Amino acid sequence: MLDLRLIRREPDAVRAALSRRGDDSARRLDRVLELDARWREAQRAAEGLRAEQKSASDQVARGKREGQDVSVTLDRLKSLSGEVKAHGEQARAAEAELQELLRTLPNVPDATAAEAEDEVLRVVGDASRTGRDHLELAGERIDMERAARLSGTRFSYLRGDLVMLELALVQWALAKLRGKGFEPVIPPVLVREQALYGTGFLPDTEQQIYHLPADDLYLVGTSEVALASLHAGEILDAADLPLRYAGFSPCFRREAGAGGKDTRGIFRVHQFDKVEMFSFVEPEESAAEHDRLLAIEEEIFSELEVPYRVVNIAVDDLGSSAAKKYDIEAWLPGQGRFREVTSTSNTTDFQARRLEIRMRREGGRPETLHTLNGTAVAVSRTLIALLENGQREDGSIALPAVLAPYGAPAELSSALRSES
RNA sequence: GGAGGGGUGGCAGAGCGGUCGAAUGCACCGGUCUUGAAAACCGGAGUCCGCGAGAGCGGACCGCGGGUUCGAAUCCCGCCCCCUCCGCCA
Repeated sequence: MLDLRLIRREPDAVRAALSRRGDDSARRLDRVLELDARWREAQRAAEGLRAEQKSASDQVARGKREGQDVSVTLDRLKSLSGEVKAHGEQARAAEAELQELLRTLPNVPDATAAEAEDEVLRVVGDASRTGRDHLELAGERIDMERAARLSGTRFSYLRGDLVMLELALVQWALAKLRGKGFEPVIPPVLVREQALYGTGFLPDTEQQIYHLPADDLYLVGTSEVALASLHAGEILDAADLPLRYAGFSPCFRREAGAGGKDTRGIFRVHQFDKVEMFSFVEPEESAAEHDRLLAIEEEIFSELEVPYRVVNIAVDDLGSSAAKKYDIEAWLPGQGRFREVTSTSNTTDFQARRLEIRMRREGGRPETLHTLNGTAVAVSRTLIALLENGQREDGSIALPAVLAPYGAPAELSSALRSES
């Protein structure tokens, strides 16, 4: 949610920034300004009447105590009561309409968010190899056919060594993050609607989200939702910031708009596990924190020996909550191209305002803080990158040495049928 | 799933139609006293919105949302959360 005061103070700047997104949010902003003026006027009228009602009401109370006749004041109060209600109702209606519209406005993009096209910032590693794709390499260790029988398309059974590899990846990532000050968290994955509004997934990505109508709960697409809500409604001590969390959870996505995209293998599935970073920081720190999250993501893929590139995402591709977003795209030899494996967003005060997460500096008043999120390891896509980049001619797969201490196999055997 | 009891300021806890933004205690901040500290005493302190250059003024907030009433922390309804007992259960 945008800061109403900022909108009032600098409407033109906000409008110009929003119009970069290329949607109709700049027009909705103007409607917000209109509604705001109407609301303030109604509010002022209602409060004036309410003040009158209160003082008259005090007179009645005092008069009764002293045994005076209060019928005249009481008559006036009876008519006042109706007026107060009517004006109060007007003010409430205006405010409700204002808030509803305000909630649909996306975050103001950062000035350095890429303009019309995604901007490739750098390529790290040798991104030229091609080879077999992960399904071929994994063989029955990724079992899509039986999973489809069980649950439909875009589900998988992960089996055998790949399970040990996943667990090693997760442990390794959590240990690394813990060393960098992130507290590991396993959050609920079923949440109320409010948490999705608070993080800006609603209204915006409704067709991506699983809903359980019997209990009116939603399956989260990322633990970001639960991590952001961890401090909802709280006023944190600025001295305790930054607060950093590493969430580990399954993630659920309907992929309803994905059409026939990425139907092979586990690149785009309805359920996958992910280690997610989430930071609560002071506003001046969020740009630096964003760089820090990106650096951790790069460190992870460097240590996993996966070639990748870093992309500054264009304004019109930012989600509603992000002011700026970087993706890391890993080189996938099986597809012969770069594909998204992580994403880190600076959501500035957008989520914090919706979730009412504030901080207090020494002796100061509460201020809205900033929140950021970033993928550490999205397991299924990271597995693809490891398999395809680690493959040898014979179909066996070398695995990065960093994972061995966490229980990963040294290598994966070939799933290819012997030619002899 | 069934039965009952609760949600009040940082915490504990009164209030149960008007004088209540709310007693009292603890914690907190400032002052007096003291060489310093403790104790004692005095004083202060919440969040949000509107108006105002500002001092300030007005309004809202006793889990959340409605309702009754001239007037609601107090009465009624719905929802959320917590606790106890029974049932079920990894």
